[in-house]
Amino acid sequence: MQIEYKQENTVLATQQNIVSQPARAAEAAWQRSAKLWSNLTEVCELLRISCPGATLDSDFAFQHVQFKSGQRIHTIGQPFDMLYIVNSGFLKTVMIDESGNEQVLSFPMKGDLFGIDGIHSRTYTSEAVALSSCDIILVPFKKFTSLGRSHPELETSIYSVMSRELVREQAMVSMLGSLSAEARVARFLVSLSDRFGAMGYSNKEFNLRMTRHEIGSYLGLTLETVSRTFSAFNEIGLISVDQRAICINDISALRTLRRLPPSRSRTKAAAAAAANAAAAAAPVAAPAAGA
Amino acid sequence: MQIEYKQENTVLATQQNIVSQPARAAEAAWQRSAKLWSNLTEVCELLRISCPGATLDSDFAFQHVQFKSGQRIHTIGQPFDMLYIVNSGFLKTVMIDESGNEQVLSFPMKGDLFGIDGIHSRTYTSEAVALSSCDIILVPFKKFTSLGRSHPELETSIYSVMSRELVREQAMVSMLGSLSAEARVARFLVSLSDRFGAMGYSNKEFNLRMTRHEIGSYLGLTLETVSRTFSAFNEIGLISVDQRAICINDISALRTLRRLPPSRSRTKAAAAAAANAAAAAAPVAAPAAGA
DNA sequence: CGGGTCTTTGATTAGGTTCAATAAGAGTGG
DNA sequence: CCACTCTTATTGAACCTAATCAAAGACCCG
Repeated sequence: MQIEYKQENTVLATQQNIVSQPARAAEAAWQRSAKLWSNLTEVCELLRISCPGATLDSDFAFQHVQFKSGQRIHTIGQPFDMLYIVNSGFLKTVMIDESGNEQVLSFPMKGDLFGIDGIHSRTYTSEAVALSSCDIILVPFKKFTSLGRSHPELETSIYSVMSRELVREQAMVSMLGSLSAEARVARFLVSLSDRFGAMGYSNKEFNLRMTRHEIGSYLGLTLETVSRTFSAFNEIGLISVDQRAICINDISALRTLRRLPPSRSRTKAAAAAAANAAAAAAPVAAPAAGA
Repeated sequence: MQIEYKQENTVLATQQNIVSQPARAAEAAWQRSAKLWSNLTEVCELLRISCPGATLDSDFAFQHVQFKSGQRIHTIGQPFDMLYIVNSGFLKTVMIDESGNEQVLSFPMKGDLFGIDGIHSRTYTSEAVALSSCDIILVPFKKFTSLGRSHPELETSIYSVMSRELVREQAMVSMLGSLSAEARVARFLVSLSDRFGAMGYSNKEFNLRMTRHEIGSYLGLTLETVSRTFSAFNEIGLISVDQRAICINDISALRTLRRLPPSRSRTKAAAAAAANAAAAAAPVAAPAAGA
């Protein structure tokens, strides 16, 4: 699969000179078949950053590459030269710690940028693995920063995106440092819900693309704890869960959850919650708990 | 103290036009009294990044500001416009989580850059507090990036430093997600040792500048656990600890420590370690445990 | 259909937190 | 300079959360 990547990469290298001028011609093809190239405007939209007004003079085309589930986009130690943007699909990024265990760092999806960790050491310190079929946009870092030099607004955005990622990691540290297992799992579900919602999908029902083990690694928990916590949330009606299928019933409770009531009182609590939802006169967000 | 900062900041605003040209004049003063300004070359050296060869055309001066222990360099929510570099002294950066608890994110010291988290939201998401008297270099972000535009090597370094910080946070996440309390404390000590060593101080004996509570917050542990772990390390001879004074006796053991032997066997282990250190024919680093 | 991976659930254990009490410093003001 | 207070650090005991070990069921894919 690494070979496949290199082949695609080679395609970029050979075609980019040809395509960068007659990008308009390629554009027509995009509409019909699989989209193989994006311009700077599309890249900026995807990243949700302000886009340089004058795109005309920089019709550089960013190549798309398709990956199948299980394939690696980049590996640890591989020389850095690209950033990557998810156009569609789901991935995980992982580090390998000194004892050989893999630690999940993020679950990139549409609009997310990854590969930033490679800038400093000129070598990726993490690897990115497709969890589904993915359409990934290749962003040659040198080219990106040179575009930034001619488009100050883009430059600002690049710094901004990197800062955003840093803040994300800090929030992660804070969560791992202070929240209970239940709170972590709850936040994780809320975060997924928000992201799916932002992508235009349902923020109430979705399928997990990752295993319990991967979720556990991401949250600093064991897979059993993740599974048990899902079951507990299900039991008290916060969510409905069946294997990978999740339905969020009470997102506001998940948002603020810090600790679950002791299991003795759970049936009581569940009953109360159900009553709450049914009799609901006031509450804004309290859909019934039925799956 | 916030007022004091503002005053200093105003000094920068009014004097920078004057000083940017006759920097040579100011240079003389540096040598004698407290250093109040640094040029780009010094900033780059401090950050351990490659420095643009041609510094001549950019004799912009970066102002220094002094802070006393307990003072805040920036606060959460304050509008972002500066990055900060530690020239001397020790600090902590903290986030406040939703329940109002403070989470320590880092302990910046000489050569460290902080404030990056403010770039994205144009507002700092963390606050930086001096743990000792500090000499801090103000780096106006706009000025810094514009210097980056004319010095490509600097631009690369800015991206590099931001990437380095991201990798640091990822390593932190990995640590919090997978290591035991003892291993975390051990790594923390090793990290301090390495940093003190890199600064030219002893990497064996040093004083902690932060409380057990702050260490615990940083490592995702309670202050009691930190204290107990220090005591345990002391007991088996890995370190000698007396309040804030630390002496590292076996750094290689600390580097690789994953879990301590059960306390029953500790006296035995300590004896063995002592014997090891005393009889040591082979071991490279195993100084006696006397404090 | 069978082998493999993933998930659920139970029983037990252990690591770390919590609560509490004491001690040691650091700073302040008489 | 000493007494007093406040913060910080140490240590113990009980409790509890989440990990570990184990087994069985669900799902997927060849």
